[in-house]
Amino acid sequence: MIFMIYKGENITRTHMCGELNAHDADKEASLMGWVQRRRDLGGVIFIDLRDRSGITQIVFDRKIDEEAFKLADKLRNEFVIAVRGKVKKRPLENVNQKLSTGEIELLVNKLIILNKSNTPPFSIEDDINVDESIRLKYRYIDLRRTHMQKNLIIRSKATKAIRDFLYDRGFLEIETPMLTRSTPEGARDYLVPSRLNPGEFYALPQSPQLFKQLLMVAGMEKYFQIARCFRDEDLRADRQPEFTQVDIEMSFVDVDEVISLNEEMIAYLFNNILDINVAIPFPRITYKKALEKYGTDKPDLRYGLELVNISDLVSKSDFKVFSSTIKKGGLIKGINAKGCASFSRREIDSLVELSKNFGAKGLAWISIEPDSSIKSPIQKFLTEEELYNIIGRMGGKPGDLLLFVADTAKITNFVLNQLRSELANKLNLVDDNKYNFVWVVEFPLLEFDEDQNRYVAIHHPFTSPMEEDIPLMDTEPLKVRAKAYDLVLNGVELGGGSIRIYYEELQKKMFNVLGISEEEAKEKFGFLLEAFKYGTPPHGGLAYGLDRIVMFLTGSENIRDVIAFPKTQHAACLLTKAPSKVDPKQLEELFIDIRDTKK
RNA sequence: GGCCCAGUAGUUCAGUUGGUUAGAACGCCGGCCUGUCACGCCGGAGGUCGAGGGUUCGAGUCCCUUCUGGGUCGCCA
Repeated sequence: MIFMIYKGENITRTHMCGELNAHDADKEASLMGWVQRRRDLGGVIFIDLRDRSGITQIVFDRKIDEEAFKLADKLRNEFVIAVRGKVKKRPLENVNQKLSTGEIELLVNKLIILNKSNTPPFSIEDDINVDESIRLKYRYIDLRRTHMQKNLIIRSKATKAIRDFLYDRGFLEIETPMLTRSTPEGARDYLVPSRLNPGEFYALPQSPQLFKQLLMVAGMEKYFQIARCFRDEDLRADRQPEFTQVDIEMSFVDVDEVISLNEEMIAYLFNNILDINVAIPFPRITYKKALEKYGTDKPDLRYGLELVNISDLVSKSDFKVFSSTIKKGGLIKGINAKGCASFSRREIDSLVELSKNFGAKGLAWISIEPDSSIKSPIQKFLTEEELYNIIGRMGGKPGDLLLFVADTAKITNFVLNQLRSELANKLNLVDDNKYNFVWVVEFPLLEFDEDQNRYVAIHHPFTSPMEEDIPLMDTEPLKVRAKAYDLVLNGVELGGGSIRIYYEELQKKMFNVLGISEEEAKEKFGFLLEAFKYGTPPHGGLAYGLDRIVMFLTGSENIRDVIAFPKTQHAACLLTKAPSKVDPKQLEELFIDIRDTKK
């Protein structure tokens, strides 16, 4: 096959393949792109030519141009070509309604094959059903699909909208190092050995946290960055080892200023991309309330099914499962599954099974039949009064199914949260067109880690406690609330942040509570404590998971669909085959020996 | 690290109680065809059944181990 050298040929692209329409009829036009499909009728050859913008049908006819027609016989899927010809309005009966360019076609009088192509391993169509590992191996082909192109276009538009908004509000986009130091606390770091400093390592940033605080010390006042972050933890449908944060930090602000700026930004973004009006301000719920009503700090507010605490009603019950749970300091809470008394035994059993899978010992249920009679395996353990009170508290009406978990607060909340979301799906209560934002505020500052036998920061060690709770740090650390806030959308955490500690004494106190010794604090964070001595403004900010935001904007179920070159669950890139072994010489330069990798 | 799902032609799948030469559709290759747009018609090629081991006269099918991809719990300040 003869391939033309493009240079020296005289086709210049005049239009994109999605552009031409009836108004361009009889014009001379030149297109470039990929062969989407070929329909060879013998005397005439139709090609669907595709570029990023769309598809145009081009026609090769012996009577129009013999040479182009002969060459067109060689065309196959995904060949890259340049064509020139005349735009022809199609007769009415030949109009293709499915194409934006369906009213016209291009009668080709000049064809240049710019490149041939192997037959692709799967076809470039939107509704494909191909194993994802094949898509990832040939990601450059997968990304030719309109669906994937649309996702990346939306991602690009979203970052532009965010930049536009923040530039407009006086923010500076500042880059921070990718090679930085490993810090204790938080996720596992990705480490990078240093050739010039044998035996020492950089860490890739988990987030630009410390640098953005130092930029506040530096007087930058308003900073943002679209920052790549790295965490060496296990992957999920919405988690990748490298991901992108929209990182924001401001000086001289408190919680309300950060929240209101971000509400405006999110409203601007969703309006800009999805053309929907997002009502601001967003509702706020305290962490405590969120756990009470939903059992989670990221509640989905699109539906009800709220959790109800009945602990006080059954603390003295003869039903030991309930009363002993209370004695041990646990919780008994329930959900009223409205209208679900009609569930079959099998359906109820599957809810019980689900609860057990998530750690509950069981799931108690009370079914209020349409005739107001009660069906329940625990009825015989409860007094009439207890039953009456429980049903009353739960708002139980004929036809309702009441579900209860009795366990530690942690398990009770966790299981009922899972149950709530399962029920919502089962009952079709989840509306994909709703965007229910909520700020979760007043997170606890600390939690106790049983494994390490010490307090750890829930957010991070630089989060400021609420002023009125500072005295509690010495007496009841678990009761200290933080100036921390998360933005939650439909049960997904989009981002979170806090007002930071900005003076040395408080930061030292925080390290102290965390059991980080003065020497260790000095060794790991000495530079920050030092910086705090030089006039640090009060400051705070927030960071979003950009990938998750884009998942919402594109309606993606999977984070890999909004990342051009994502990694598999084993953190591998099937395209480049990273990670890989390296040349022993490289290891030698880095003073690294590989031990036996079999455990 | 635990639990669950999947792996058969380039792709998506079927494959009976373990039994002849492992099938289909799409794609691919060749031929015919001047109005197709999922073009049509005729013909053809294409398989280490993820890998290794075991049971058996005989394994795509049963058992064990392992690899890969996915979901999830732990983990992710």
